[in-house]
Amino acid sequence: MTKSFDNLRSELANEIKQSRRLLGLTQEALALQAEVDRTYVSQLERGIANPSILILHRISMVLGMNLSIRLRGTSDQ
Amino acid sequence: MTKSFDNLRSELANEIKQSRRLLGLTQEALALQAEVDRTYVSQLERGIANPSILILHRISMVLGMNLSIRLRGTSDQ
DNA sequence: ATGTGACTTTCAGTCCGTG
DNA sequence: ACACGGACTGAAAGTCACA
Repeated sequence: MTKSFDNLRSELANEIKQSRRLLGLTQEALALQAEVDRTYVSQLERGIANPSILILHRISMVLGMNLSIRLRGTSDQ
Repeated sequence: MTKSFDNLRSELANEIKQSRRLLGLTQEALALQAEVDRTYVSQLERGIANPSILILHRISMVLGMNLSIRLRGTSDQ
């Protein structure tokens, strides 16, 4: 479990939390619409889960976002 | 399993395959270095797997890429 | 309304092989 | 060198009680 992975995971956690709050949704409301458990949303936002891309996709849909997963060259911005 | 998820998955599959080929790596060599199973790399590149972000992170590291997972507003570029 | 631990179930990911 | 399958194991995902 590298440091760069922990960074990735916590950045993702923050993105979810911020997007959710912008919509004025509770974790529970997000969980209900995304069809995941309320406590799993909590785990995601605390950065302690290792989610699959399917779960992330479902959550991003509810948040009105497109999930973008890219491999970027380290020289890129 | 929505269509937009299938698109996401196959785009990711293509990115991995192309990056790997650019480095002249076989699926097996990539699998060995990323510490994932050779048959799972095959599944990833065929877009029939639902990987966790940890696996994607490990693979992107071997490919010399940064894994970027973002929630983007649908109006964004 | 959220965090957390303990628990069960399901599927991601492995390991064996074949053409 | 890769697609594909079957059987297996550990981790992701789902459930619940409580603070």
